[in-house]
Amino acid sequence: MQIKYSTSKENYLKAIFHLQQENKNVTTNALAEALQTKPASVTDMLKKLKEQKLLLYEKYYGVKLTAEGKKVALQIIRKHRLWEYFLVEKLAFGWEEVHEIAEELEHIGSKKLIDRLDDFLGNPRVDPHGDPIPDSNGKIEPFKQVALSDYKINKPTIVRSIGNQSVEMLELLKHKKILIGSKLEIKNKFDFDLSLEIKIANQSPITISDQLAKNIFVQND
Amino acid sequence: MQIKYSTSKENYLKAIFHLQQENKNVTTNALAEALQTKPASVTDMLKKLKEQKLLLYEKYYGVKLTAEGKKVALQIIRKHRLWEYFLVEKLAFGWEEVHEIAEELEHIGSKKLIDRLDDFLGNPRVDPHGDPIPDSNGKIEPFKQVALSDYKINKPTIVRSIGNQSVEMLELLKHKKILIGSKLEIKNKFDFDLSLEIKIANQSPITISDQLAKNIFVQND
DNA sequence: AATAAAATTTAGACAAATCTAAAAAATTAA
DNA sequence: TTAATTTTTTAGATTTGTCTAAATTTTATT
Ligand SMILES: [Mn+2]
Ligand SMILES: [Mn+2]
Ligand SMILES: [Mn+2]
Ligand SMILES: [Mn+2]
Repeated sequence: MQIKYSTSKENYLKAIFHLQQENKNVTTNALAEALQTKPASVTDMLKKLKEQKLLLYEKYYGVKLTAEGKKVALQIIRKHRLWEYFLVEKLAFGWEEVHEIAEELEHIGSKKLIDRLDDFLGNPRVDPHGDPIPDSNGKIEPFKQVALSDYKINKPTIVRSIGNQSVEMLELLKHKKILIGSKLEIKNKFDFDLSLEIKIANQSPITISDQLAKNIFVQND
Repeated sequence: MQIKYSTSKENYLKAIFHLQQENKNVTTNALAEALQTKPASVTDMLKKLKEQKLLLYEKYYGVKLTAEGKKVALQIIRKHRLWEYFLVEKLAFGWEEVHEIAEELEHIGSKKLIDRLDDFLGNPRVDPHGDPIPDSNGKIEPFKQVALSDYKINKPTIVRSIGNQSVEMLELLKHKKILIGSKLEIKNKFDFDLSLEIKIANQSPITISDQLAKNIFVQND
């Protein structure tokens, strides 16, 4: 409990956690890509993390977080998302600006700090991109969402989160006034390019590409 | 402008700045003591900082910050004190708890973050310990203060800052209800042990040791 | 001024995290 | 099921920041 790991190790655990969530066997190359480093460096670090029992690792086979490794990852993610919320809600940053700063803030150690921050912010459940914020014990409430590209037509729903969270994507959505919480409805699906005509509450209809629609997740209950 | 220095280098610059302020020639041993490291490590780092033109250093002689070195130090101090203010005023931490956390937060890079934080906090001029907060350009307003032990008798004044800021000291002051901004007056000076009898507004008179009085700084206009 | 003591620097080593180039293993394709 | 390709690991370096022990320089004392 509450051992301090290096920033680098925390980043590895977080990246492994995210890759595990999305799918599949977490490969050395995928980690190198995610962490902007070289495969050889990943192998080195995996050995160290295995040594510390933060993950299971057999060479040439994949890697899997232990309960402890998962716990650490979730604490980092909690911190990341709470700081993002703080930056947007209290310091008026745009949602496309906060990820980079949160990448630094998430490594600040104090547990008391983050719990106080959580209270100060009113215990938000999701971050500015709609991603769930783990509670103090690392628990996340799962929710039912679906990509807008897979959603039914003429059935109002609400934007819940964003897939690709690149700065470019977030700026585009800001421009199109598609925000977390926006109420919208698909009016038309065009088979030629799979583009969608959507209507956001109180706005005129707009067209969005399939690529965009695949990265907008909406409520599906 | 805005090159990123390592946490370690930032800490060296800050420590050198503080020692320079207090007095004298900044020695290798003094730095080792301040940074909780060994003199040999200090020498190593001084060479690197000289290389980067952050300070002037001739071996066996002292060390002195360049304008650039001073600028970096002041930015770190600005961040440290703004974060301390945030922790006390927004997250309800005690003034004895915040230094340690601010030691980490002060190394977060974003300039925009700190300027936004400054505005969010209402551009405070002093931190929770009464120390002045440099502005965005690194300027500090100097002010006229004197140790309570050197202050005149029967002349009301106001507590402005604290010298020794150890956790023990801050806890003692909290216990005695001596805070930044407290209005008080020396009622008696006892020659035997140089202890003082003081009266804080709306409280009964209390006695404080000379050691304590030397570390309480009051307005002197 | 010579000697002793203290402060500072150098030499050599180490841990953490990274890299490049080469070797080994696994996967895919012929 | 070989051969080619891709993935992963190993070997050996490098950088940053630190350390201990020994050498050097400065400062203080006789
Ligand atoms: Mn983020
Ligand atoms: Mn986010
Ligand atoms: Mn402090
Ligand atoms: Mn302070």
